[in-house]
Amino acid sequence: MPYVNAKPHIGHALECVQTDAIARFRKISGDDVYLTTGADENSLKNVQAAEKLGISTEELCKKNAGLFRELDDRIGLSYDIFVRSSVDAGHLKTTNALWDMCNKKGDIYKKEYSGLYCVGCEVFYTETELEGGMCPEHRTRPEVVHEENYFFRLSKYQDVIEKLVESNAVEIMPDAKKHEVLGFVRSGLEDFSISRSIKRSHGWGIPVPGDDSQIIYVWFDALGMYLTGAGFQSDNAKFEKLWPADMHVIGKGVIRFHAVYWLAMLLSAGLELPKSLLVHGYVTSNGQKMSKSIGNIVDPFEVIGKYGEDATRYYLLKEVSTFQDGDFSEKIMKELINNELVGNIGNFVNRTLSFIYSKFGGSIKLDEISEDGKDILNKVHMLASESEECMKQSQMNLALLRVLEISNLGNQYFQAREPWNLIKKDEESAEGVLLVCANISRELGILIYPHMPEASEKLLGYLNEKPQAFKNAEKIIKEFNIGEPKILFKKIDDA
RNA sequence: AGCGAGGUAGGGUAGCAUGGAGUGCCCGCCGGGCUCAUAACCCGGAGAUCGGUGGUUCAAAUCCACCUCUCGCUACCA
Repeated sequence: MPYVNAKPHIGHALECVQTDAIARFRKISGDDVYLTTGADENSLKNVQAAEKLGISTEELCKKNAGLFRELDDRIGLSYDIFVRSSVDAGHLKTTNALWDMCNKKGDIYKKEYSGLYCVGCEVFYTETELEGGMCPEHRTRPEVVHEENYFFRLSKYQDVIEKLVESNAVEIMPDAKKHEVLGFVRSGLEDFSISRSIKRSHGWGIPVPGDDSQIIYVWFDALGMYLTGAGFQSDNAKFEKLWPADMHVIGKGVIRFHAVYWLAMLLSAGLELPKSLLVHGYVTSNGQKMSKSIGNIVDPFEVIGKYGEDATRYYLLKEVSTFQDGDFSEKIMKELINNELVGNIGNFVNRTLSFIYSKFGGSIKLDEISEDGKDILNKVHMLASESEECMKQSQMNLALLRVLEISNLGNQYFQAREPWNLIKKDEESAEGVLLVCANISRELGILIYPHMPEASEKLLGYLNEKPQAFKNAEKIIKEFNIGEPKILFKKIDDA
């Protein structure tokens, strides 16, 4: 769930695509999947961004939330609900309820907070963040500000959280991030402020229940969006069924809030904890960090518009490994499309289907698969089950490597058996070769569904099938009737 | 500084837990083949002291120690 002070960049698309691939994989594997997303709008950053643009905060949020939702749609995110934290009535109920539950537990108390506050940035700085005692942005000396805030007793939950994370009761993937969290927790947890004065927050956000002078800290409210999406306080039957969440997919910059604050808040409120957190990396642009000043922010809409949904998804899933940072460049995008999607996967499928269509009138049928055909199919099945294993571990990049190996095997087989020569003297042998290739194509169609749903549906459609569980890929089909095939992926011509 | 993660051919990446010829994949480069296919595809080749040093072992990219370089995290900032 992104916060929406600016329009989406390619990194947001990464999160969408990773989440969606996992969701789709689980769905076809038979799981009942419910995917929530939305827009985190109650942040002071949004107020500041709106001021800069000279529009109201409401307007900014509406506009940007709309863009994020549009991105979700255009990248093919199969979400079930989109929550907007500043307008959805259900979310207000969630936040108030969550506050009350923590308060009843005695975990919320009032305390004076004093810190070094930069008026320009409107944020508090720690001494380590300052450069020579000055604000790094404005080069001014921050003033010492005292303010009464509500605090949350995070310290109380240090031991519990350490045990939960260590034992994988809440699994944090990858391990490196889990270690980071454990290191942080073990260094000692301090209570943190969960409210801001109404002045400092410009009145934007959700008021503290029973105290209009304070606004709830944005994270306390934003994390609750997971509950809102699951029907908390608004649809008990739904919430019973959906909560706890199986997984939160988050960027590496917000681990602490999810792996520490969020767990503590849920523990305090007496709610169940999410089962896992998947932490992804960031996307760089031509090797550099994306930033406004460099002007190298990659617009996902442009990318999708130019290369299409599937190719964009493929890039983000294959080239960016799930748990690490990755780079985006158009040069690599073109290489991936032309060499892997077009040259490898697309070409194999196309040469298979068009051969069947033009030489066999679209229909092939045999009772037996040849021995060498069985060999190749066995290898393909092996790779397919490896691919499934990778998907179970959310390693989409590795799953796709197996897919490429499969179509590569297919191309080799096609080449070695030369059905275009074979058909001249022994039509049945040629038919046998194509039967094997058609089976491989079908298997490919099933395996690429989580990554490239459009191409998958198209390919399987030619074979009169639909996306389905990976385990069905092993079934060997002895008869195919196909219509006229069209190209799956379009080659990029460099003009 | 402390804690954590990593350094594998020109670029990327897998392998490391359960040591066994540098093994694989994607691209780039060089040479050949083929024509069913989107001038696609297939085969062959060059290219690596697997960050460095030392150790354990019959055997180390893989285990251990030290060194070096890179990158994260060290809170009320999303």
